[in-house]
Amino acid sequence: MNFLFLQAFSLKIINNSIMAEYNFREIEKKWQAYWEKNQTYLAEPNPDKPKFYSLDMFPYPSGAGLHVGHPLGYIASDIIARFKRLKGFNVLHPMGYDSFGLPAEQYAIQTGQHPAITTEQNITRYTEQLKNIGFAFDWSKEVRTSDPAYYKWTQWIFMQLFNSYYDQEADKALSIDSLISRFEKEGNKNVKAICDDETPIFSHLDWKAFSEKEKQEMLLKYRLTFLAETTVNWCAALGTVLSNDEVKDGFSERGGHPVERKKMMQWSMRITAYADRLLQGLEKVDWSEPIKEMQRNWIGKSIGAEVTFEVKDSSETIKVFTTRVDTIFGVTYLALAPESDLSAALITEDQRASAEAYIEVAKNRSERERMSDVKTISGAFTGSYAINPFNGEEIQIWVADYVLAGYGTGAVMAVPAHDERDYNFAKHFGLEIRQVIEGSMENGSFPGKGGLIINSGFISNLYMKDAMIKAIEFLEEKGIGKGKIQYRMRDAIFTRQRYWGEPLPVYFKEGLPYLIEEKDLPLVLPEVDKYLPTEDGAPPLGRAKNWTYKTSEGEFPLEMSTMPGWAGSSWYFFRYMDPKNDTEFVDKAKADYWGAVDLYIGGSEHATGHLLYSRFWTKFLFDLGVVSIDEPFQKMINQGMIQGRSNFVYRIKGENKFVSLGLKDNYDTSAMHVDVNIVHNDQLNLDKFKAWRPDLADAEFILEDGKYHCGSEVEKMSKSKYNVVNPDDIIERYGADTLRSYEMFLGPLEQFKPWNTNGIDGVFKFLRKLWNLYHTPTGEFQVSDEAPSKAELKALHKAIKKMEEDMENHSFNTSVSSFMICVNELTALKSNKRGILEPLAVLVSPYAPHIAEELWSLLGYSTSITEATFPEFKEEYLVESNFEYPVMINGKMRAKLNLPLSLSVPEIEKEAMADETVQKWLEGKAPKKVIIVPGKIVNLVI
RNA sequence: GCCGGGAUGGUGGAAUAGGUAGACACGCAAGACUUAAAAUCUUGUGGGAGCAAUCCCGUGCGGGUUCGAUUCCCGCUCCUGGUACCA
Repeated sequence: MNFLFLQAFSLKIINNSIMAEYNFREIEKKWQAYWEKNQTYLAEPNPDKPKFYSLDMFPYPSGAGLHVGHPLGYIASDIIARFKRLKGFNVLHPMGYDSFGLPAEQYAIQTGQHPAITTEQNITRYTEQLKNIGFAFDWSKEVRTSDPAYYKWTQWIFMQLFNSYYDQEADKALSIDSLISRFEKEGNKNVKAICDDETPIFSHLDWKAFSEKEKQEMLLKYRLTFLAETTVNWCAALGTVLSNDEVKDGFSERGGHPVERKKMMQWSMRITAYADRLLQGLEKVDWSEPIKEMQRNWIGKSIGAEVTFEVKDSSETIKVFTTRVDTIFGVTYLALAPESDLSAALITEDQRASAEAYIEVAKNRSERERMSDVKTISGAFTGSYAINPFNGEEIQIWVADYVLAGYGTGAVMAVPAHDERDYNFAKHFGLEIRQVIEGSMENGSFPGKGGLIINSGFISNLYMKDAMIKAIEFLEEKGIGKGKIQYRMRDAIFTRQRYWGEPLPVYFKEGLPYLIEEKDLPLVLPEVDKYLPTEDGAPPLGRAKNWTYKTSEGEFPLEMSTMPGWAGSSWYFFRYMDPKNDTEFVDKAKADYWGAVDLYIGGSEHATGHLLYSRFWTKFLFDLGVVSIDEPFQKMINQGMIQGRSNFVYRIKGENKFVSLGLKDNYDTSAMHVDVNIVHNDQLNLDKFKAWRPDLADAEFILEDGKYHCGSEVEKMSKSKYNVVNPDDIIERYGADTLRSYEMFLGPLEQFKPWNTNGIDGVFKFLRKLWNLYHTPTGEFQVSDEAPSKAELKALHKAIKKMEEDMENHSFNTSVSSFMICVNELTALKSNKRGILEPLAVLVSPYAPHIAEELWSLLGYSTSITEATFPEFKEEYLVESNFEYPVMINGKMRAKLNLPLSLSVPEIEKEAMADETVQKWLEGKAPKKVIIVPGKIVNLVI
C-alpha cells in the first residue's frame, strides 16, 4: 500500500515536470502542422530578392523505407537553406523521387504486383518519414520520375537529342534539319560533325540518289542519340542483360547461369561529343578537387595518334591508337581485343585451334575481371603478321585480353621496352623487347618521357615531343594515320531490357527508327502480364498487347526497351522550378530566375554517373536555347555514406546462454547479430532481448558488473545484420531536432562514418539546456529585458562567428559544438536576457527549427522564425587585450605567459626571458635562437 | 588493376597560410541528492613513472624538411567509394 502511494505521488511529480520541461513531441507536431498550413516554404520567383537553390540528390524510394543514413545530406542542405533564408535569400528547396528502378521491378517479378503500386506505397512512407524530420521542403514542387506527366518531358528531351547532331565548327548541337539541308547542297565532305567512325563521304548528288532508308541510316550516324551495336553481358537463361556487378566469373550472381559477352543493337547517347566541354566546364564550378579529378579521369582525354598497319598477305588493315607514337620503332607485336572481329579474321589455319579456344574463354570474362587481373598473362598468336609502316618490319599479331574492345580501336601497338603491360606480355611469351629511348633497362620497362629517342630511324636523336610531331607528319603525308585526340569515356548506352522505366518514343518502319509525334507524348508504359522477358528473349514490353504506333502509313512496332535509371535524374532539377507545366518542360522565365543549383549535396558515389549525365543534358538543353545555364550545379558537397554499426551477443554453443563481451573468451561461444535497437551504449536491454524472438524468451546471461556488454563491428546497413536504424524511432525517443543536430554532430559531412547512437544523449541534453535558459526551474517562461553583460555578449557572438564560418566551410559538426559551448556558458552566467536569447533562437533555428519556433513564439512573435533576420556578428565583443603565450623550449611547451597583445617582439622576449621556468631551462645560458610570433607563440632553442 | 577518399584517447570527433594535440560530446570513475534506483548536478579522465613538483612517450607504419609537423615531401600498410545495366 505504501509502495502504491509512493508511485502515485511520483507520477504526479513527473506529470508536473513534463508540463514544465521541453516537450519535443508536442512542439514538433505543432510546428510541422503550422508550416504545412501556412505554406511556410513555398518558393516562387521574386525579382526583389537574391535567389538560392539548395538541392539534394533525390532518393530512390526503396521498400525498406528511409534509414538514418538518408537524411544526413538532406539535413545539411536544409540547414543551409534555412540559413540563407535568414540571410535574406529567396530559397528554393525541393524534394522528389527517382522512382523508376530495378528493385521495384524485381519485387514485381517475385510478387506479380505492379511496380507502380509498390512505388506509390514506398513514396507515401518516405514522404511521411521526411515530414517527421521537419525539412523546409516546398512540397508543392515534388516530382516523380515515373509519373507520366514527368516522363513525358524525359521522352521529349530524348526526341530533341534524336533530332540533333553535334557541329564541331559551331561547337554545339544543331538541328538535324540543318544538316539535311547541307547534305542536299554539298554532301558531307565539308561537314565537320561528330559522327560514327565509319561514315562514308558522299556528295549532294549521292544524297539525292539515296533511298529513304539509306538517308535514315546515314542520319543515324550523326544523331546525338542513335542505334549501335554494343557488347553486353547476356544471360540466356534469365533472358536478360546483366551489369558487371551481377556477373561473377562468367556466371550470373543470381541463379549461377552462364553469361556470355554478346553484341546487341542498343540506343546510345553521343556524350563523347561533349567530352571537351564537359572537361572545360569543370573549371567553372565550385566542386571539390577530388570529384573534379574523378570526372577528368573518367573522360580521360589523351592526345596521340592513330596509325594504320597493313596485314601481310591480306587486304585487312589494323588501326591502333597510341599516345606514344615516338616509340613506334620499338613496336615488336600488335595485340587485338578478343571480341574484335579482326581477331577472328586474322587467325591462320595452323593457329586456329589454340587461338579460337583462347578467344572463347577470354571474351566471356568481364571487363572488370580482365582489368583487375594483371597477374595472369594470357594471349594467343593469330598466325598473321602486320607491317610496321615506319620500317617495313613484319611483326606478329596477337590476341590478348588486356586489350579492351571498348577503348580506342580495340587494338594496340605493343612497345615492350617502354610499357609495363607490354613488357610483361613480351617476357611471358618470349617476344622481342627493343629499347628505343635512352636509359637503363635494369628494372624492366620504363616510360622514358624525358629521354632521347634511339634506334628509331629518322626520329632518332629527338626528344619525345619533337619525335611525335615528326612521326605524325610522316603518317599524314603517307595517308596512313593522323594525330588524334582520344577519350577514355565511351558513348552512354541508353537502353535497358527492363519494364520499369520510360518507354522510348520510337517506332520502327522497315527496321529503321522514327520518332512518334510530339502530340502523342507521353508514350505511357503499357500493362503486361508478367515483368519478365518474353519466351523468345524480347524485353518485357514485348508482352504488351498492341505495343504499336499508328500513322497514316499504317501500324508499326514500338521500341521494346526502356530508358536507363539515369534518364529521369538527368534533368529533374529543372522540373522542380515548374513541376506542373504541361506545355513546356520548364517555363523559361522561371528557369532563368532560379538558374543553376547553388548548392548540391549528395553522395560521391555519383561522381562519374549521374553528375556527368546531368551536365551533358544541361549542356544540350543550353544548346537548344531552352535554358540559359550550361553547368547545372554551381557548388557541390559530397556527403560520406553512413555505415551500419552492428552489435553482437555471444551464445555458448549448444546452450541458450549468453556471455557478456569481456568474458566470452572463457567459453566456447558463437557471435550472433543482435538488433541494435535493443542495445543502448553497447549495453543489451535484457528484457527487450527476451521479447525480441520467441526462442530467446528463456535466455540466460552471464553478466559483467550486472551488465551485458555487446560486441560491435562496422558493416553495411542491412536488414539481415539487424543494424538498420530508422529515423522514426530516434524521433519518437528524442525528437526531430535532436536527430537533426545529432546527425550533424556525428562528424564532418564529407566523411564516411558508422552510425551509432552512443552520443545522442549529449545532444538531447543540450537542447534541454537551451530550453531551460528561457525558463525558470519550475518551468515558467521567463526572459528579462535587462541589457546583456559583456560576458553574455561574448558567449553569443563567439557562436555567431563560428556559425557563419561553418556555413561557409560546411563544418556542420563544429557549429553544434559551438552552440553547446554557448549554452553552457550562458547557463553558467544564469543569463535570461532577451537581448541574448532572441538572437540565440534564430542562430540555432536552422539546426533545430521546431524548438526555435516554439521559443520564438514564446518570446512574443506571431510570425515564423523563418521570417527573422540572422543576427549580425560584432567583432567588438570578442576583442581581447591579453593573450596567454605558450612558451616552447626546443619545440615542447614548458610554460605559459599572460601578456598584453600590445607588446612588441623585443618586449615579449624580455618578459619570456624573465620567466622563472624559462630561467630554469636555460640554466644561465643564452638561447641559440628565439622565435616570437606575436599573438601566437614564443619558442626558444637551447 | 585503375581512379578517388580515409586512419588522432575506451568511443564519435576538434585543431591545418606549419605554432599549446585531444575542443565539444559519449563512456568510465568518484562525489552530491535519494530508503534505493533512475534522472539531475559537481569533479576527474590520452598512456606510463612519481606522494608531489615534474618528466618521458604519444595523431596507422618507416624515412625526410623545419626552431617547431596531426598539418608539407618521399616510401609503405590497412579500411573504404567508383569502375559504365544498382541508384
